[in-house]
Amino acid sequence: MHDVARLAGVSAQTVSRLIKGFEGIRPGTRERVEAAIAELDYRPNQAARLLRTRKSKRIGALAHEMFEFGPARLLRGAANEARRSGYSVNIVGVDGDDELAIEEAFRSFEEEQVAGIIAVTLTDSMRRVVERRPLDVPIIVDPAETLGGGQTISQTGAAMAADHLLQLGHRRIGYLGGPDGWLPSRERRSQFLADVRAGGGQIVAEWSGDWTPASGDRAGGVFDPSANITAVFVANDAMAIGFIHRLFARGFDVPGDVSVIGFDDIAEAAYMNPPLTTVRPDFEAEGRIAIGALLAEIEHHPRGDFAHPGGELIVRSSTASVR
Amino acid sequence: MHDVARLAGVSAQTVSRLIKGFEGIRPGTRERVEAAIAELDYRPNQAARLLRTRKSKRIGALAHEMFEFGPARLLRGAANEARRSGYSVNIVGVDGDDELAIEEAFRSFEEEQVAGIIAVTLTDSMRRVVERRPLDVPIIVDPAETLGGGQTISQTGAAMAADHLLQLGHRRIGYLGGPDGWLPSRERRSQFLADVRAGGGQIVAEWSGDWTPASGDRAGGVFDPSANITAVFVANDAMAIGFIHRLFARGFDVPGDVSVIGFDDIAEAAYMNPPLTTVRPDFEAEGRIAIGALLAEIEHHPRGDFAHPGGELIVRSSTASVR
DNA sequence: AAACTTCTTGTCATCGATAACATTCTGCTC
DNA sequence: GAGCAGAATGTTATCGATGACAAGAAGTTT
Repeated sequence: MHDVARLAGVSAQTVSRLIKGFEGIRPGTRERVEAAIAELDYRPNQAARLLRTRKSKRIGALAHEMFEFGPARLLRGAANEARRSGYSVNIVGVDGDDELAIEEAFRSFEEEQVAGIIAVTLTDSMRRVVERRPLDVPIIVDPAETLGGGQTISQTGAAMAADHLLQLGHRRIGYLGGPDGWLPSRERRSQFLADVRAGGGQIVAEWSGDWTPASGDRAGGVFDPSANITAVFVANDAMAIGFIHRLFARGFDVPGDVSVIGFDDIAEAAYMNPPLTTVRPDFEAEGRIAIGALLAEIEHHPRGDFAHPGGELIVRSSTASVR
Repeated sequence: MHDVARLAGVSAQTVSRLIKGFEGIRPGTRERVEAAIAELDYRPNQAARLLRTRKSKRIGALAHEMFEFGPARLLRGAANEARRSGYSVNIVGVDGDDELAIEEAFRSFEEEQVAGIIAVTLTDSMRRVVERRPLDVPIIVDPAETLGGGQTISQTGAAMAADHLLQLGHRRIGYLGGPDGWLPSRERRSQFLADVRAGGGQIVAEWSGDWTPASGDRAGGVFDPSANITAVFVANDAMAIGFIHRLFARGFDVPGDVSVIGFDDIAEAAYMNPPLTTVRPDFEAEGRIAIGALLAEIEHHPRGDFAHPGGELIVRSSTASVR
């Protein structure tokens, strides 16, 4: 910075002011300084700035299972949104229920003096670890909480699934969910169950898996035909794929004997046999919204409108009207 | 730090020395300082340290399509390995051929004064952008380059696929690859082609897609039965799924009419119909190895052994002996 | 016990930016 | 053109760690 100042014939302070966008600089001076900056390809030293101001433009993202379908997209949306506002996002992935890794992540966020933290906490246990941590920066523990009381994408999506099955005339319906300890899993379940009942249907069977196709396959193994289930909502496409696979192996037809609707719309869904009817939630939007809320808090400006991430029902061939 | 020093009755320098692991500190002093650190829950200020030393413990990872199957696992392996050595990894995702985003990523790495950079450059165009950038920190442009002349996972995997098909008696073989501009795509192709030929087979047809199931489906549409192809190696499972889907739609049987082997072993592969024979490459190991090489360069200690990431052939039911 | 080596600890300046305060310069009024 | 408000710029001290050097303490040798 001093080199720039010397070259432009001004003091370092003037350079500093220009950099952070101070208005009151005479045009002539401004030009000289800008020329000097360009000339020397000067780049401010973040460390020095951080040391002095204690304000960074970095956000820490604690991401549970960051490479899973939903979280990955949410993170992408979040990172892009943050970047648009001049913040960078430091993603720390945590797999499984590794409390130590979480503690470590927070420690590193603290040391890096992030301006805020977004924790993509999918499970209760993880959420507990995060919540009992005293912190001096804004934090968003669950992106869904930033929706201002609106519906989460899990809820909107589950509602779409329920509506779709009811419209097709299904009344005896099953639900294959994720693990109980997972928030999205519970949200999808309660919304779906409520809507099915409100629409005059009943939940005849429930199973739960661990989001993997293998667990969907296992659920398909305990599927009981004598219960006369005509449709099943599976909480993600991966399990739906395993579920359908086992149903076929056991001689059932989808959607002939039972309709199946998934959740996520993974790229492969359209190329299953039968092509999978599913819900395509806008995870990226949820990430964007969460970061928007976090930045509002960091910069103390009021939240704008509460946007709501949407979702889309993708009707393919794994669901059909009830006979 | 000064508070700690005062509390322990020593100078700040002594505290500093203790922190960075300096040996020559009398046990009594050491104890007092450690007690003071614990007492005050003291955490060194990274910014100050970075300002003074210009050495950070952070690695920048420029990740192209970071949420794709391979890159995601590679990054996970890299991040874990880095963490084991006390480094944190700052992942910046770049999607598509966004040169601007790459430039921006490097800029931010520079500003953060990362100790090294690992660029997961999958495409040639991206690689060119990265390579023409002058840099003053160690960088690994392509993880595969750290293998010390050994085979990449793409090559080992392709070799396994070729071997498998040849062993089953196939001689008239097709190849469905990724985009030409992608390095892994070319590696898989050239290795596969070479091995097939060396084994007495011939490549009767070639198609290429963009890694998506949709593109696999399109390739399946132009599959020409008159060429008497009995087996096809598809460069990733997603395309394989689309490919098989279309073959079925056109009335061909897999593996009855044509065997198909994929690459990646995505979770869904086992639950396809038929369950997909595929190659399971160890992407995480590749990430670990790359970081190992990078750290060696950063810390100027000699590279250890060149480990080689392995792969595994997963034989399921989409391949069969030639009739 | 003096002289000397080695080990431990302390002092001071510095990294690059900025907050707070001080000063100089402009443009205006009368 | 003197006086003055307000704008533009400069000075100084500081954030928290550490490198280089200095000094004091402990141990060794003769």
